[in-house]
Amino acid sequence: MCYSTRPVVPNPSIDLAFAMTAARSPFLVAAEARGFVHQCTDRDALDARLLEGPAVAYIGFDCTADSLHVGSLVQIMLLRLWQRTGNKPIVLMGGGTTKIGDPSGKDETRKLLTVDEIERNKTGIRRIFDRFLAFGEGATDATMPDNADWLDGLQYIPFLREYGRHFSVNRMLTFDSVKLRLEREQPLSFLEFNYMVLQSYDFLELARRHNCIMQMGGSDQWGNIVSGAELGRRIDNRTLFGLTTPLIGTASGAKMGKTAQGAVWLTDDRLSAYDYWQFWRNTEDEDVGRFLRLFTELPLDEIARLERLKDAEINHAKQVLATEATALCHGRAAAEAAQETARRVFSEGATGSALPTVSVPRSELERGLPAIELFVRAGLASSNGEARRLIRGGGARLNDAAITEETRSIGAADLNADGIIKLSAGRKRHALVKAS
RNA sequence: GGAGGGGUAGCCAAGUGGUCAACGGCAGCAGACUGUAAAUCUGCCCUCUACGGAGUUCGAAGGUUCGAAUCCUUCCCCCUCCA
Repeated sequence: MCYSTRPVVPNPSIDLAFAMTAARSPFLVAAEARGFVHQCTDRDALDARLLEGPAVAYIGFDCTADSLHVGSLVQIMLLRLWQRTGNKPIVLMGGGTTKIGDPSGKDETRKLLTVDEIERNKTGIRRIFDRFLAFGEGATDATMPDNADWLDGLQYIPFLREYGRHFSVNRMLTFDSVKLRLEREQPLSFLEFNYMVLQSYDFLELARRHNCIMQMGGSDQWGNIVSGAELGRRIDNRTLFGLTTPLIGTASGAKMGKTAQGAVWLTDDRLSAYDYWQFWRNTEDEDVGRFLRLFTELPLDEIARLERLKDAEINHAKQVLATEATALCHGRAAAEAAQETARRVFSEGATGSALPTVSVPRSELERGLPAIELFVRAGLASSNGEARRLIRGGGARLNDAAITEETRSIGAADLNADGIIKLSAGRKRHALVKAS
């Protein structure tokens, strides 16, 4: 499962030689052309199977938070593509496996979540998928089962006897998720060691229950996916496929999905649509084409055209990327509002309605309050000290004029014609203050 | 159970009685340059501050000392090897 959502770095050493025969099934054609495919088990057989008719595939997500961030977006877009090309996607909630914690990509054991927390997280994650997939009972409608349904009731001894014997510890020790921990001398508990066993079992269970033929996920999940496919073959003599997406990082090698405030979340209670738009707007030049293919649904020839833009021109492509990506996640209206706000803020130096706004009681404003405090309240600084340093460094501005004095007080006199005060931290982060 | 090694700020990591709020690197923030990009350079990067300082930090709790991240005691946790 791609339960792990850590930021990742591209690995140029793995070059996919998919040059052999062109895929024919709509899903594989699109997935390969758009850069979703990193590795695939028996790709030609999969292609043939997809040509026969709709198929079922799944990706698993851990419920470790009540939202997901861009680290999971490739997987989400892949499921969406799967559905759009006439197949049935399963979003497997790891309600059961979350009680274990995926060791992949982590040095430390994840803290165990309570059952209540897991339930809350599931609801939050469902909200995201509702935007990207069509759920229902139809042949290609998405469903969202929870592996707690079958994992919770497992009996230890019967499970070991029936399934445990198909797993070789020797082999498990060679998997990256395990190997890394061991090499770095980081603890790996038996509990976590079992994660891949359960994930493999999930695959088998979904194959039996929903005739699921493929599991997809991030490339760090390859080992887990393959071992699930193998389990299906050994026990049920089923042909199961696996497909992984490449690790998505920025061209300059940085991990993706971090901004000033932390992770780039997909829900607007954690990250506003405007900030989400900004995240995409600030994509590196070299990433524009790749991101357009992965994170928007524009036709490939149009992307090719946008990608060819050079120098300042490429900013147009970045705007398209930002608006399209935001539209998928937050709706077209919010995306366009974000774009309009950005245009006004950056091109005209004006304000825009999508900027974060704080209101301050009029009486307090009449009295005047320290600029430092206002920056903290507006969320532009996390402590007084940080606000102070911002001013010292020359990065704090009040209505577009640099604040030079740390002791500067802000009051009603600073309200502009519209009754608003605009605060800025650096060139990009802005907030509005209104009297209430 | 035995022997050895280790737990330092978001991460990695130096420090092993005072000059330590703690070298260095990464990540992050701001400034310059630009194109709201990257790269580069500069500053910041525990909290508070009337900028003179003050307060809390180095797994936890005690203790020694004028003074401890550094020494002692107990406890917790991790790693390696042995049984």
